[in-house]
Amino acid sequence: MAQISRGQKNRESSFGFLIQTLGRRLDVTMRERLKEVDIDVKIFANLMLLYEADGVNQRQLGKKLDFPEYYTSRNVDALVKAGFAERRPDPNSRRSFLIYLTEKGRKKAAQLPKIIAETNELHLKRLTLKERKDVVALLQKTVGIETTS
Amino acid sequence: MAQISRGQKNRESSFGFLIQTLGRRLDVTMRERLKEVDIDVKIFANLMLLYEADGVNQRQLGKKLDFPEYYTSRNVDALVKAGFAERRPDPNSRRSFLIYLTEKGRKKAAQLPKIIAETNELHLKRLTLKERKDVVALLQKTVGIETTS
DNA sequence: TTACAATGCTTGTATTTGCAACTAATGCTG
DNA sequence: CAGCATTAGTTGCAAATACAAGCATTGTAA
Repeated sequence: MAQISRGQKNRESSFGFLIQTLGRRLDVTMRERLKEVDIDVKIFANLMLLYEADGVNQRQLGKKLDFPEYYTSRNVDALVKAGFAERRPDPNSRRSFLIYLTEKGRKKAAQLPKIIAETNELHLKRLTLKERKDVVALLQKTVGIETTS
Repeated sequence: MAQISRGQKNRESSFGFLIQTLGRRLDVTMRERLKEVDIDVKIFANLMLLYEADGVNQRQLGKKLDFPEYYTSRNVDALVKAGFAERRPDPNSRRSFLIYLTEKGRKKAAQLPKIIAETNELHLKRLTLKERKDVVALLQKTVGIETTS
């Protein structure tokens, strides 16, 4: 009842439905774009995260993406197997590793920002520049990210 | 060698990252809420869709949700197995079925709008009422839904 | 009418995923 | 320092998922 439904289907005014629809579309595009540069979509998020800041342990890595631990564990396995990252012993704890990108991984990751930006723009193409800023700001607030500016 | 982080992290202003984050959160909530009324999250979307309009074939059903056909096929299997829907022969074509809700399915589906609305509100709780309308309108435009106002 | 393409749907199989149980290391309390 | 809780990460196995190949029906066009 948030919206006046003038022939409009309920699901089309549901926040959750819209988010899930966009999520699926973005996923399809990212899969295609990542295939071009030979990166598995599964490891993409962690590769990008490590590119922003590596030298963290797996728990910290997983927490940033809301991934369960078993998933991060296997994800790092895949990164290591692909030669993109390596586990180094944590000098402060023998039960954890710190994950670092290899040179190969860093080169791969360097290709990501462009792909990410283009994918975002592709899906935002129906919006004006101002609307794009607005929707991102609103989504940040929804997620709980403080925009300090 | 950790990267220098200047202010806001890149991923936090990425449309795609925000959408995927919200998608995962919404999924977690919906799973919990649907468990309360004994509905598998897998069949939820189709159940709701059939509640809005049943008597459509599987291809039409899947198209509305961007689901691949094999998935719709197994999804309808699950709906039928749960006693929520039935396949009736299409009078116009012997190769397709029309899917209809059963009385049991219709009763189950009647519980969905409340759960959906509450889940949406839960995740939108950081926004003002105006902001909620704005974000939904912007997402509709992003998806390509014409808002006939 | 025959042949070939497209539609609608299903299913075998390989891979991915999720849960829970596990090891190992560390922290905490008395 | 003994005992127990917590942290960090891994793995076996069952279930879910995705791809491709399949079948039957319908459309089209020579």
